[in-house]
Amino acid sequence: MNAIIEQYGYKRNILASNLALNKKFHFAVFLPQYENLEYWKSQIAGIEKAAVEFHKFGIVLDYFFYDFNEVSFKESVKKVLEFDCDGLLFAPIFYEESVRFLKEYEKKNIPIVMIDSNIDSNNKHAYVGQDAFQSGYLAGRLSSFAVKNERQILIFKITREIESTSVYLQRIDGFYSFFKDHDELTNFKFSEITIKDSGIDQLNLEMFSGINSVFVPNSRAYIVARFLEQNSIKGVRIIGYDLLKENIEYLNKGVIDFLINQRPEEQGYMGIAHLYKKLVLQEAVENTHYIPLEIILKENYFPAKKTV
Amino acid sequence: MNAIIEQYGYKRNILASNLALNKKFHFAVFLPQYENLEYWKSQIAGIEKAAVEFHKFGIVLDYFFYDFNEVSFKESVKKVLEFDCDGLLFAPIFYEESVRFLKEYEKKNIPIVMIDSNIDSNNKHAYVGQDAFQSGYLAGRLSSFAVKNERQILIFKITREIESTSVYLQRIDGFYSFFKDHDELTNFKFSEITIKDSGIDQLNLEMFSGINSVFVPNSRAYIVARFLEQNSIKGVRIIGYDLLKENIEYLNKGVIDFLINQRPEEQGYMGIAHLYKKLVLQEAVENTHYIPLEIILKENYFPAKKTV
DNA sequence: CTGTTAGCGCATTCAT
DNA sequence: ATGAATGCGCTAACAG
Repeated sequence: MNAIIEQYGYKRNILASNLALNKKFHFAVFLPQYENLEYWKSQIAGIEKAAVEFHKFGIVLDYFFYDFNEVSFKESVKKVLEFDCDGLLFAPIFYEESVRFLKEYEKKNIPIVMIDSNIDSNNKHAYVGQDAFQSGYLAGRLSSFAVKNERQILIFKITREIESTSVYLQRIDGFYSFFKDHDELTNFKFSEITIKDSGIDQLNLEMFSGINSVFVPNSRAYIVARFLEQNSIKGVRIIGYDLLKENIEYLNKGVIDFLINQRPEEQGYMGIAHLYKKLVLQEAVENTHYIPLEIILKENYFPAKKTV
Repeated sequence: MNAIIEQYGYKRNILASNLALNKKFHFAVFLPQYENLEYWKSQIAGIEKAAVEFHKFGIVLDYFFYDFNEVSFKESVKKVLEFDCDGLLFAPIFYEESVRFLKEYEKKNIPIVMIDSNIDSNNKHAYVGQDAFQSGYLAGRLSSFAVKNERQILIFKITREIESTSVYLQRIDGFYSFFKDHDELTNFKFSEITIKDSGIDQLNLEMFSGINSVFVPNSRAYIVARFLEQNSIKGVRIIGYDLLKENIEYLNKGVIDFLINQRPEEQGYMGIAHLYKKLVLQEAVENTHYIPLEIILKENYFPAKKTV
């Protein structure tokens, strides 16, 4: 009987339904500790914005933060697995551990959304984030806006002590691919330098001799910019990622030319919004939400920009 | 008594409230006729997306379209003024007529949201759209990515028969301002050409002799691109607006270099979302929502991009 | 003007 | 299994 009613174009009133249900929807938010990490702070900001907006519809968030080491991650994994909830938002920083965690969590049969980087090869879970390869490809194009036709390009990798899911490698892949696809740009030469987060003092002038462009495939562009500024080296084009305060500082000074924005706030917001739509509204939701590759110059950066 | 309860941190349950109210919220949508106008079609797409999403919360839209002439506009004005509703979404194309209409409509004391262009000098109403001046300023910067250091820049205005609110003039203002603010860019020379929509056959080779860059301050960049392609003129940088199919075609061919996207879908969506938040949720809402200046290159254009 | 009550549409519980 | 009753939190109509 009920089935027949539902067939005939019946739409459940979601307000009445949730009122009658009178239940809270608990989402576990499983992220790296955000203190001192501007990027993750923005993610949280977006998540909190969603939390406030959806509170009235019964959404409650429970946070699980892990420090940037595997021990801390494993400890948090335990807690998350034990915690009873309706949905999970998850940022998989440590690849192998995250794969293992996902495998375990899947048994619970609870919707999972991944943000920032996607480790789910068979696309079982939802993903909100950027296409890392394509963003590198775009960076290649941006590097090709040359003042001279001859260009020496330096790819400068400043990596974290503890290695994590390597989005930046996909970016570099994409970067080279751009130049492979454009064989008319024959005059471009490439070199690479890798240093650790802790070894910033290793920067020296020799590294930049003859260099026209620097591509920093993560958020550390400001480190290169600061060094070049301190040594009064001008005319080097810098391309980086993420609107960290320090990056913006050098963008405004004209030292950094391009930043590709990942919209961390929007990522966080969309992650929660996905779970909300799926669980509360019970709507069909797109499984993958790619964040656009937003090119930020000095001229289109606005601090008070509203997301969503 | 009730007042005291409300004081003490009481939050009304908006679901129960709206269930009890059992009322529809009617929004009047007052726009130019969108047939054959891709930009306005996108606006409608965003509006419709919002309509579907908010339908369950009692939102109903009533459309009022006007053709691109003042007679049709005036006729629609009458209908809109007579129509009884809770909120208004309005695209003010004809400046003077729109000002008059607004003045009249204000008597109704119904929330108004303007999209696309803002004619409300004293900021009484909400606005969703771009900062036209700043977008021109950005276009200036994009023009400055020169292959050579000497540049002859052509500002190519292809205007509509009937003049409307002239967003493109503000863009040109911003464009020149960029070069005024950067006196190190002394080698840039400027010229302007204006033709009417109907006089496209007036394009000729002479117009482009010695030109390195063309700035088209509205969505007609494809007209210039098509002409240059047909005449095998290469190496001219073209900067324009809006992701029309024809613009995208030449972007992908590498004839157009940059397009500034106004995100018409997002504009439409946010316009309705504004009214929804204000009237249904009774939340405080920001009065002005600037759409980011999105720079689109071949490498970061994705057809299936999802907004909001 | 304050206090009470019916009912908005649905899910859950209890009774059939 | 199916049907009827209760209540989710609120608003509007009504009664005192």
